[in-house]
Amino acid sequence: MNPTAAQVSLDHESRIEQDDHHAVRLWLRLLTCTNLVERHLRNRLRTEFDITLPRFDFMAQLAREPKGLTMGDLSQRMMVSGGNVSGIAVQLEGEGLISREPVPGNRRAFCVTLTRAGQKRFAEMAEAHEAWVAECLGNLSSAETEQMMSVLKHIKHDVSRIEP
Amino acid sequence: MNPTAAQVSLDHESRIEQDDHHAVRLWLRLLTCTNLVERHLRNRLRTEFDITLPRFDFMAQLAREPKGLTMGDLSQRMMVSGGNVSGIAVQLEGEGLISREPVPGNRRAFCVTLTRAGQKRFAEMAEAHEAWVAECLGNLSSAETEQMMSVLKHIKHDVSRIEP
DNA sequence: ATGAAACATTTTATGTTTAAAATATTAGAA
DNA sequence: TTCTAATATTTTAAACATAAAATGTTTCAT
Repeated sequence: MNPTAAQVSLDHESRIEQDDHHAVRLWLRLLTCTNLVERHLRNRLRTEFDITLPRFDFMAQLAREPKGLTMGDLSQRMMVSGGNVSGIAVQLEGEGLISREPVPGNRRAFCVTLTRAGQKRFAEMAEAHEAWVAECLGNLSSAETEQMMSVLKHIKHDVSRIEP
Repeated sequence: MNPTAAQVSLDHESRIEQDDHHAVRLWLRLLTCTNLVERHLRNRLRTEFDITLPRFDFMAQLAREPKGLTMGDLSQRMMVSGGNVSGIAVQLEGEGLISREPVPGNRRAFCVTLTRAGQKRFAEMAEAHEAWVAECLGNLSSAETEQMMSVLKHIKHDVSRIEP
């Protein structure tokens, strides 16, 4: 058996298995990498601002929408459960960083906004956060960055086609 | 002011800000994408095998090391705290999927292995898991896969250089 | 030997996250 | 109108995660 024959002899079945293995290896690396960065940011936020990542994320969503968001909007954008944002909102409201006001035409919904104190606080954190992210992902060449952006878009598209 | 001048007029400061923004955009996309895949796998494992992702991960580590691992090994490989693996181990042991036996030369450590039932159970799950991952990440071209692997390695390297 | 330091694990306290149930509101069909 | 389904949120119970303290073991310099 010559090596060339061995190469060609990969039938459809084994080629699929190979591809599956590659997909799993990529997934594990992707997961590890994301967790690594996430943990780093989480630690920094905790030690330097005494805030958790979910709370920061909550405020970040509001900072992007000065008109405010409902609890459901927040749940969807943060990609976490409703009960989760509910708990976070109670805490942030207690600290005076956000306010929840009833929506005129809809007695079910709340309109959540950053308070003035919340805006100020978030602005400080966001600047630091951006620098930390750049420490982690800013050393890539622009080609690498574009490749990542492109492939991730591809993956996102594939995954959202699956969900039932 | 002509457009070319505007292009060139990016000073060092604003170029850095630009890069930082790019890094943040990449990070958010990376996080979203990973969460999307992770959530999908988590749901599938729950609905089809009634197992959580951490428990699956625990068993996967053991499946790769038939000779067994200590609790500390598992903690390190799963990148979670010791108390965490301790809790999961109690549950899996209760379900008869793993066994913990004392190490002959070291009375501090336990050697954790999959039981026969655990091996069988994991083999079924692993096959399905691999197919699910391939659904999410298997449609990339081999060039895309290699690009991702390469850039992620770069990121991992950069991040591990930071941690104090 | 003895004591200090490092090691391996578990326990405890606290907090996060999710799914699912509960509560309440709104919109629309019969 | 009244019933039903959809919507928006909160509550609850269980699993997961961490840090820090506690327990027991090993190593090694003195």
